[in-house]
Amino acid sequence: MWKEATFGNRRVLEREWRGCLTLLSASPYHESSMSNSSIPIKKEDLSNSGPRVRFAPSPTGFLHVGSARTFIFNWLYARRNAGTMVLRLDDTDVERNTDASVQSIFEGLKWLDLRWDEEYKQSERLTLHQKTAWEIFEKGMAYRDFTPAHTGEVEKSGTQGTWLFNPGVRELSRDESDRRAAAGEPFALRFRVPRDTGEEVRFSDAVYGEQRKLAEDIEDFALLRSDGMPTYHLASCADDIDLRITHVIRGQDHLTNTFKHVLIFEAAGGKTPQFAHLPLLVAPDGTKLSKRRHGPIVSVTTYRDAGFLPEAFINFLCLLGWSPKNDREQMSLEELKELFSLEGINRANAVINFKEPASTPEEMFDPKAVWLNAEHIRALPIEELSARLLPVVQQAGYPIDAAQMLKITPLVRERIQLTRDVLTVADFLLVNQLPPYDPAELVPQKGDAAMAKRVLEKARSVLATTEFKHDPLDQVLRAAAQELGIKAGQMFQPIRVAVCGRKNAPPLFETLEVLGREKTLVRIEQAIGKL
RNA sequence: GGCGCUAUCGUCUAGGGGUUAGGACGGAAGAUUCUCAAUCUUCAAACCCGGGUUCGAUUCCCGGUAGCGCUACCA
Repeated sequence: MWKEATFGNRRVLEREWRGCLTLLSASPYHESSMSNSSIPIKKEDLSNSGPRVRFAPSPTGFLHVGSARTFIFNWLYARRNAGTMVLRLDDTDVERNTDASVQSIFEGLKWLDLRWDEEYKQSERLTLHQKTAWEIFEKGMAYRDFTPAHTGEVEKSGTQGTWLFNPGVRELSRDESDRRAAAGEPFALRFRVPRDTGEEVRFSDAVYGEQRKLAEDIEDFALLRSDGMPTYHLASCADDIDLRITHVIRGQDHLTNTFKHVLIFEAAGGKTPQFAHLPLLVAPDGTKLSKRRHGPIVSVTTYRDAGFLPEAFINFLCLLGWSPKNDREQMSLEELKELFSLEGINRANAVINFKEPASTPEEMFDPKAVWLNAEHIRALPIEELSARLLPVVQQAGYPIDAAQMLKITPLVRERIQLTRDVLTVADFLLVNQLPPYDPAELVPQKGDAAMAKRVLEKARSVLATTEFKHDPLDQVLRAAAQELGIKAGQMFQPIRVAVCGRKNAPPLFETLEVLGREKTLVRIEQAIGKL
């Protein structure tokens, strides 16, 4: 049933009898570093009788946060219901699709680390689409439109604005239509939408409920372009039928398109899937997210690079337009998988509350996303968090090993919101030489430079012999404060600044323990020199 | 313009014919350990407008308004 074929430089498998079910071999699913690198090429699993859902991005840019959410909801639905997740690249728009975009989408999905079960590329299934279109034509439910392609935008600038069909062209006789086609005259194939019959197109949406629309309000949309390429509507439906998609979960911007799709499903004799439309993600100004207007904040990789944990990002996206209805906010992937249901999906658009003119990188994100990320960071076991922080620190150029990272991690865990924050919170533990700081910082509350100097000199002498562990350090330094006749805080602050280069830092004893005697004494010495 | 969808604190949301309209983020104030963070407590903050149905509507219905979407040989 399966044979190898070659499309471009990609090795693919195709179904012999139709040549339309094409599976790719190059995707993050396979590249995944997870386990064995030679995962067999995926095939349609006919033994799984659960729901089949698909994520169908069109590769015209990077992976958008809205698309990511759609992917996540589909994935959650499939996993929740023991179904199958299909990834389909809807790349029928040759003009706008780029390979870089395909890579970029894979890059985003790879970070999310949610796997799909089957993968298809629409441009390799053109024969199926065309076959479907011509079947509809043969049934008399589509017609050739020989009108030259027009620039649609101009057309609708007129005040009546309503284009439904070009009068006359629908009524062209089959004979004449065939003759002109045979003569090589270019044409688009259009769906013959029922007119003047009072017919209603209806479907039931899992989120928006019963939907109905007068057929005569639907325009005669194109199925095939004059170059023979299928349009999105046709390709999407033909593929959904062929791939036996049972649930179409997608953005609400397709809600009105669905009436056309129902028409195609019925004309093609396919089973109409269950639809569930998702409320759109919009910018704080209420407009649709766009890269041009809103910048990198709409790209998934921006979140990755800023230090979001994928599970926190997923958690955040899930909360936009969906609710478990039990006041839960922070949820693990497992919990999401258990709690997710289409009933919990909201109907109103959700604002993703980022700062329009991105001030500091940290402030540009939706505060809730940042908070959730911090929650997920704190929920991680130390070893796990340490393992995630290590590459961040290493990529920043610090020659640190896993053992050192594990010691530093407890000090930063409650002080970072994004993983990248480790670089600013633990900076003094990563460098040999502290960056310059203001000596005035060394002066304790209600004290003066002389007191700072006495504190540091005292510290220098006691720390030379004390064991560098939390409890002994605690004891010795408190005793020292008493000897000097000052408060513990007045004792700790100059040391903290001497060692960390700033006033706000992790607790002192733990810090000294991690830093070690040698560096501590050097830094105290340097601080004394500044006074 | 036509068609469709939506409307609860600043934001994400719960709720639903009678509630002090709940939670979370963010904001403010306070408690707390050596600073910071974390944690805890408290406070401010919402049912778009107008009709109708009803003993009673934020909730149900209609209208308005606003926002969004579709209206391409884009997806």
